[in-house]
Amino acid sequence: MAFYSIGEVAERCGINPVTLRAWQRRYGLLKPQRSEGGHRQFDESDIQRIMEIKRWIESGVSVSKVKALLDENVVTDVPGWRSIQEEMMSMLRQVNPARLRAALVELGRQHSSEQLIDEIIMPVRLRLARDHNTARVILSLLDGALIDYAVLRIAAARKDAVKDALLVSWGNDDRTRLWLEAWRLTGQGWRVDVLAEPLDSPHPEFFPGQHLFVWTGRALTQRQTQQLAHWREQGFTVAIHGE
DNA sequence: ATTCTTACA
DNA sequence: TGTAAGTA
Repeated sequence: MAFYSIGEVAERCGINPVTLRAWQRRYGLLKPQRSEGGHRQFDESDIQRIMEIKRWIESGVSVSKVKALLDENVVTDVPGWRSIQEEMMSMLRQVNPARLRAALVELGRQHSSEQLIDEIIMPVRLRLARDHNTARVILSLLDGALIDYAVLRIAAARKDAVKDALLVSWGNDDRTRLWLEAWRLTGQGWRVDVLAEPLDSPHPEFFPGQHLFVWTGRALTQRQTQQLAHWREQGFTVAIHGE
């Protein structure tokens, strides 16, 4: 298990180390492990929790109330991914866009972008995509709500993100997934903009001095690997997102 | 160089 | 929520 110092966590979450210590001391919101020397060691679940706290604060809840909200959600969190996926399926069958949007907001409160995308959204989308009948309509409804939600979160993250990035799809036609991946990047502190259409070539020379993320959604082809090496030789910063 | 606690604004 | 001091 990897550990992070308070400084690393602070930077990644956009929260002052002093504030993190205060949350622990005054509100009992955090309980990271300690090293022999007494230094805090945060793991992924701690970071996840911090993000969750942040979401509550951003939605107007005072810090002193957050702990109760978090403890309450732990109980409903037990059922596991499968049943949450089922919940989403039955939500979708109601074909109610407004309720669907609300459901996404609620899920977003309780889960990180990683969990929501990888464990809930993508499995559900995959199931719907396999079906060739009415499920395709429902998938389309879901995708609309997902893009709407992703954009909301991307915009919200813009204010405290510190670094700019541009995300472009490299030959993958899944537009919805592209927006979800953009949202995922905001979790790492990026202020991200999206090229909405997939490109056959990302053309890094169009974006000099910008941090370019390319997303393929699958392993790079040999051709792509060569192309990438070529760009890097020329001094372009091209990062592969999701590898 | 960074983090720790405690006291304090 | 943040600063300052003195440590480890």
